[in-house]
Amino acid sequence: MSQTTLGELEEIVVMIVAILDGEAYSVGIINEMKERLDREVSLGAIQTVLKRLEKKGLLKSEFGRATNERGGKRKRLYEITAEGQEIIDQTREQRNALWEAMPRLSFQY
Amino acid sequence: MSQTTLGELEEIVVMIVAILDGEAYSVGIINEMKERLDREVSLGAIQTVLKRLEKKGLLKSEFGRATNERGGKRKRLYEITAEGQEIIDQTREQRNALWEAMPRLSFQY
DNA sequence: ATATTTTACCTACAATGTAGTTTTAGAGCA
DNA sequence: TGCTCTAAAACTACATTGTAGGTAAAATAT
Repeated sequence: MSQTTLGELEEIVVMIVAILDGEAYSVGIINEMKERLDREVSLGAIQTVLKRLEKKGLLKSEFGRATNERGGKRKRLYEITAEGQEIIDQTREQRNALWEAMPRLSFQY
Repeated sequence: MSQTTLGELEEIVVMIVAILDGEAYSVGIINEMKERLDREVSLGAIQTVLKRLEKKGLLKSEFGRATNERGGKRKRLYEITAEGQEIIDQTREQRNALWEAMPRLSFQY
């Protein structure tokens, strides 16, 4: 890959991580996607994507402190990197440019 | 797949086809992507995506008339379907909502 | 200690992204 | 008309990304 290209789920996950702003971890991301996009994804799916995005340098992670809830492992908290932010911005510009250029069919559906 | 989810290249190709407005065919799409996105893709790659999008019902195609250029096969011309348009619109809305929700880091790069 | 909860980690497979090669169809011309 | 040249379709194969299910680990409560 000359220039990092982002899959569609990857792109969404990067954005959700940014939105969660320091509180992003697997289960929370799943909930947020359900809330905002009404889209359900499995835990394994999300975790795989998170790992890949970290490897690409678009996210970084660290373990959070133990919570005061019932139980469970410590959360691995993710946040967006400068590079991640950059790519999201770039992508947005390109996509907007294409949308603008599309002839709008007013009579559709 | 319960709800048709679109890959990132697939999404771009659907939009480019819409932009080309009746004149879309493999080589033309490659050129347009180079122009608008400065992104280079091979002929085979584009043709595969076009086939898949037609199978999904987001594009439809037919052979164009023979041109008056030097030689070559007739072009297979693609255009967007109502369903394709619908999905692009939906995607745009969702993406915009996420972008709006992202905290903007003004000091980035 | 042990049961219970929560989430990380691992593995495998399906869908999408990509390029290279081969085939087909049309145009020009000897 | 048969040959050459050109352009694009069609085919094939593999890399990357999307997805889910299962297993193991850490934390709390009893």
